[in-house]
Amino acid sequence: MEYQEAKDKFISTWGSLGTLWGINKAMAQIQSLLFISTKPLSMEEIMEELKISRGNTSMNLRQLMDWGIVTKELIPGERKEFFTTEKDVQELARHIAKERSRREIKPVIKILKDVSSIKDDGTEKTKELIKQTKALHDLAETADAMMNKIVNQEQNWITKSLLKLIK
Amino acid sequence: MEYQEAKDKFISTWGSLGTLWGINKAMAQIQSLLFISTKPLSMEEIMEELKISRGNTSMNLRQLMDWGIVTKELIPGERKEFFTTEKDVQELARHIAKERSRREIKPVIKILKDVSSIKDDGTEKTKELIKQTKALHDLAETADAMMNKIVNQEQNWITKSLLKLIK
DNA sequence: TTAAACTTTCAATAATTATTGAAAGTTTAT
DNA sequence: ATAAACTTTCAATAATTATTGAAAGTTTAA
Repeated sequence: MEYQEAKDKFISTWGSLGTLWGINKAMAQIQSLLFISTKPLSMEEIMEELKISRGNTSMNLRQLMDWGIVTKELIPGERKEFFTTEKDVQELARHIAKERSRREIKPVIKILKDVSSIKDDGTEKTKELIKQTKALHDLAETADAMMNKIVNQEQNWITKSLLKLIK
Repeated sequence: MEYQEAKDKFISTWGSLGTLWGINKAMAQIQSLLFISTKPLSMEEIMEELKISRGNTSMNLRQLMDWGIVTKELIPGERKEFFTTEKDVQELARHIAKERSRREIKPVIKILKDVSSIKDDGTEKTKELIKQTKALHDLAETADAMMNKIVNQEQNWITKSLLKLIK
């Protein structure tokens, strides 16, 4: 496999993985293009490489910046803006995990808590609703906490310890 | 909050969380309905409760069965089929994690491996592609392994140990 | 058998989500 | 100030994905 083929494969795979996880294709592709680029890219270059429109590029770059994984780079002497993504996978994972937790997991945990806190009227169905949503709440909270802790830790010693422990 | 309100809130929250993670609404809602039901439900009952068509119900029940989290229940003396979902959250999480790993993560890991194994032609861009996809590969593999181990373990001692370790 | 009770399939349609492109907006150099 | 270089916005449109409903298929009881 040659460079170009490998590059295309990586970008399109990452793009379709994105859609599978609720992230749109263009956004995932822009990020992956930046991820393997050796230098910051301009909007023109991104549009050109991925064959997407200016508007699409602009909107998705904005979203990536909102997620904290892409930043504007100002290149001296250049009028236009250039973009880079976080290059350290560990840091990248941290950002994504943190944001998804904040935007998606935490609000759901809140609702599970509310639902599981309704007053028990003694009926079987109410008891079941309370029991099951409470179980889900506890699971979600534990999983969220674990994920955040793991991802926030300095890599290596922790991962190694964990892997040793659970093997 | 009364029972009915709490129930509706739970089902619709779970449904929209689903869409956010690439699982369709009806599928997530059927599962959550079964999850808090005190007894197996027939197709009629599911259609009625969620106001969705017979075809939709049938197709999504099938998918849930493919995922291994819903099973047919045969009730003696009843002609029609009844359905239940795995009621134990731990077990539910195990199934989902396992299936997502198998269907989505593993194939991507494979591609990352292929891409990161192209021959190094000495150019900077090839070196970068190899380096970055290798890092992603390693991260994905570690995360996948950890998730599977964690989720496969008997609960409690492991979770407690982990939480203690990473706190 | 056969017909009633039930489930599945799938083409048509609806709903949702992504993308475009051009107009409006902003910044910078002169 | 102004115009060129660039970015953002957003209504229109395209692409994708979910849903319906009725016909075809299957199972069971008599």
